[in-house]
Amino acid sequence: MKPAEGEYEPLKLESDIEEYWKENEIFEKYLNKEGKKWYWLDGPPFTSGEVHIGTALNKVIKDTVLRYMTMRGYAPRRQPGWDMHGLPIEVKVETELKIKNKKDIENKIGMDVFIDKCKEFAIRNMKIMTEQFKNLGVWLDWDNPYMTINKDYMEAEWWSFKRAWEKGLLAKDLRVIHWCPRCETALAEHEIRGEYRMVKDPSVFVKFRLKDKENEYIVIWTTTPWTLPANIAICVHPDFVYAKLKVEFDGKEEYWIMARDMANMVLSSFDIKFEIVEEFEGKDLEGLRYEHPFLNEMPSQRTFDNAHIVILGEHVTLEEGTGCVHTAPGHGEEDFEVGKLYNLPAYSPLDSKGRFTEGKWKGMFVKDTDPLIIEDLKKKGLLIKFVEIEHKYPFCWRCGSPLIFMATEQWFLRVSEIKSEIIRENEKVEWIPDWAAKRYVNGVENVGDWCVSRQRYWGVPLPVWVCEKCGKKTVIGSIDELKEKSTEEIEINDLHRPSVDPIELRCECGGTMKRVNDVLDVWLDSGSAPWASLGYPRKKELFETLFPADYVVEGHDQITKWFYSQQAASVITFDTVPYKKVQMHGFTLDEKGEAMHKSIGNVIPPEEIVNRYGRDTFRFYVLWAVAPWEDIRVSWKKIESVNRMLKILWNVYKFSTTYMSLDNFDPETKYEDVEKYLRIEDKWMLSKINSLTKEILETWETFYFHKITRPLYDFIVDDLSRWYVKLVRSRTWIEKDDPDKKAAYFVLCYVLKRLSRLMAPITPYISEMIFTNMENEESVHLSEYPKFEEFLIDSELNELMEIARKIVESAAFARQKAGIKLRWPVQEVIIDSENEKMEKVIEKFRNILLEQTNSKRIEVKKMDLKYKITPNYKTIGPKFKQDAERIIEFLKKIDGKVVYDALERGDFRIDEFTITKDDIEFELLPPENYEFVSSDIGNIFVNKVMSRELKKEAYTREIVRRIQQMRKEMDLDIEAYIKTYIRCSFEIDKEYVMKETRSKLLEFGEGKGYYKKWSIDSEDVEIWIEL
RNA sequence: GGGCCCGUAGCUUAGCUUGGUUAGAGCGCCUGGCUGAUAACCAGGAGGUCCCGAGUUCAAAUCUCGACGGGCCCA
Repeated sequence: MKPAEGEYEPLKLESDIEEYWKENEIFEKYLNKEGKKWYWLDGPPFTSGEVHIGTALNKVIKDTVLRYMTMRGYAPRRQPGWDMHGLPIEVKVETELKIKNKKDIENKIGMDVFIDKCKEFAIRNMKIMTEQFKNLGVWLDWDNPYMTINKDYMEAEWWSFKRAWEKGLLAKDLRVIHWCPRCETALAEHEIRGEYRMVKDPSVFVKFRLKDKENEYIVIWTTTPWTLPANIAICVHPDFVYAKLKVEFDGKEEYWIMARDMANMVLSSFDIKFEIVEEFEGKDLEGLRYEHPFLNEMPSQRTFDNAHIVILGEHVTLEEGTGCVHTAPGHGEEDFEVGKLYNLPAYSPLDSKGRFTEGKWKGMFVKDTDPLIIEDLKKKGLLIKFVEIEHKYPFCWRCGSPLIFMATEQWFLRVSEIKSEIIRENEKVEWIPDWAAKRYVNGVENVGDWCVSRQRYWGVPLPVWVCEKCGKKTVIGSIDELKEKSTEEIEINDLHRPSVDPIELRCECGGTMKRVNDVLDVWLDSGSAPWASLGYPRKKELFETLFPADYVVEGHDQITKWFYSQQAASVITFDTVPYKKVQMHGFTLDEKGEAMHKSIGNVIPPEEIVNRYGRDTFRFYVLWAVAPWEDIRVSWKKIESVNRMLKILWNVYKFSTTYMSLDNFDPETKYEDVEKYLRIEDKWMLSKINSLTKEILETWETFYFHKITRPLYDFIVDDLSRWYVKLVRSRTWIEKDDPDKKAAYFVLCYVLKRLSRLMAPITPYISEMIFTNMENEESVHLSEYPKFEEFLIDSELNELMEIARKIVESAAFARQKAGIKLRWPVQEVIIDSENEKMEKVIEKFRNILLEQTNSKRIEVKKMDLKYKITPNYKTIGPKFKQDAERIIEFLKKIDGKVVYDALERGDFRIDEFTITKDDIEFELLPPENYEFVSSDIGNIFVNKVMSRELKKEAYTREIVRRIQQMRKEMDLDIEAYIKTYIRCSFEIDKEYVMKETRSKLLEFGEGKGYYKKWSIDSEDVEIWIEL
């Protein structure tokens, strides 16, 4: 065992340990360690090229769990995963290639070049991120990750997709989705999130003339006038109250229908006078027909049979508008849904660039037609009001164009059909914390069908081929199947576009089948990970032994994302859930609780924390700051306090190893060797560390990491450093081979060894340092997680020590009140306590208490307190008037305790006068010569009398302290001997001073050497120190 | 609009499952003390509407209901 040197320098320590691991191939041994099977599945991070603090937290949790499981005798699967497809990479590559629209990819660059670039980019980012994770001490099998862009992986996804087809769960359907007219693709929900901006848009109120009524109109409102040409219906809420209004408009009298409550709000603000002539419920309006305003401009509108009617819908609100909602099923989600119920056409006369394909505005971009349409409405006399409003509108996060809602044909997994199966299967899953399950089920209940097609390039090609002649569809589930059905001999090295695009299949009808151009949603990539990462179905073995995963852990936003996409894909494919235990973790926010954004400038990169405080601090911090599922507000102060805790651990370690090496202590020393020399505090420490071990072992079962790190923190700082080391310090100074000292060494060694194992999964570096120095094994990460030793746990002892510590605290307070510093010994400390354990505490801890309170005697006994009465003139005066003076006089004379006891029981009577608690304030006074404090364990008294002997001792210690201070200032070796000269006016214990300060000579009078003048108790003291 | 989580000192938080002492820490501030492992530490002080309002109960930070504020997810 070597003595630890220097201060805690995490970066140096960590690089030394890295070096040690490399030299001894510890990481390789760790990966290859045998053990029970345990399947952890990595939620694949997207290869953005940057590990931010949240991703770092995520991997630290995983690494900690895996290290723990390894120490518990498992050989967990440690495969990292990477999510490498998707639009964000396409965008980055587009920027790199300086291309501006989708057509350029095919026309200017060439799809094959584009795809190569995407692949290159994703792999480059993966490598960067791998290094960043390694730098956090994350030990995963980095050389063998699963990648969603690998051929086998993509093939597995095809296979799953085919399962959906076989089960009849795949459908092509018309849906309204967010569409970017510039990128010419559908955007997924999660791509829209957070991409709303405030914009100015027209807000128009329009009246539609009711059919068969000369002078009646229904009033609608919209902020997208360009959707009016595609209007098909008007929707009202069945239960709201609507009204027919008589209005004067443009000098004419006419009748309008709208929600009653909105009439007031809206029309009044437009200064339109009206009068309610009739009221009815929304449901009474169903089926009313109106005349579409643009029948001439949009010829198709004349061809619809089932259109231009009033329908009912629950989604109608009275927050804005008129309560009569303009409905264009081709351009609004709710419109589409409600339109389906009424079998309305999803009329959407736009091309992929957002231009009208027919009618008066043919070829124009829709947003540009807004003013023209408003102008036309005005001409027709149908425009009631046009203003501009500011509202939120979604934009394309890639190119910044406003998005439009558009009905398009997309491919869907019909998840709504298997919802109940998913929810039923989910019963098998253990959610941590358990409320996450509720949230999950709620999410599933509300989920719609899963749109899996994207009109893009960088993704798994949709394996659907359609016959050009008969329209028959087929889904390909493997490369072999594709080869077999292909019209030509083909070689397949890659499944990406464009290589699969030209492959044609022969249809039963004799026609040619061509692939649908789309790619799959990336959520299906990661959703297939539970089996695709194992190489299934191409390779069977791993899957058969491991599936389903034992454990997955991700941020709580994944409840309705990855946790869901896996379950949905797995239930489709295997009719069962893909994992057994699933845990959430929180987000990392800034100090104010706001999400970190580059634009706000509040981002804290994990390297910044690591470079300042080291990996161990970072890891411990994120597992300690909050419960795992709660968001962490990253706080430098908190990080510093974790760093300080590790520094304290280091100092205990340094202190221990310094003295142990000096004395050649054998770290292999057994409990039996020292058993009979163990002091009570040693037994207490052994009891505490074993209690801690027990607690931690139980907590690991729950994966509540904060309930592991917090007790560790408190133990190190409070029990070990502040108390135990303080108690044993004097024993390490004994300068001989003493069994008492050896016992203390044993305990320190035992505790440090134990801590190194307990903490190894969390702080792998400092743990390894301590472990390899004190244990005769190669690495803590190849060792076993400790078990607790029941016979060393003594919970009564733990409890008694708590009381003893409280006595020391209270005595310190009493001293402070008495103005006696701790360096000055006191005659006695007396405890007046009802606590039945007190006698036992004194008996067991007498020496500790004497030493820590610096007193000559300690005992438990009854002490009388004086109750000093202070009459409250403010209440007594008005109450007793002319008698008040007399009562106060009386109260001053009487024994306070009598009054106090009486008031405790009720009121206190003096003749005919009744004194209440309000009338008197008590002050508790100790007996003469004592100071005292009151605490929850009783009253603690300190004797204030300073005898000549005590004074001598006090001055002696004052002198020793000064000499020690001077030694330190001279930067002397701890072992160095000195000559000391003192000039002072008081008596001191010469022998004691010499012994404590390693003075081989002590003379009184003027001397030479390092000189300092001190003031002790207002007396001048001069000290010289010479080597 | 729906589901879930959170709300305790200036800040960060424990306690809430299972109601019961004077709501406990850390950071920061102030006063005093201690120190040859420790740029560490100890004692004290100041600082609390346990977000608000009802209810249950002998008793509510804790359980129930309802508001309010924040977050996440879904519409």
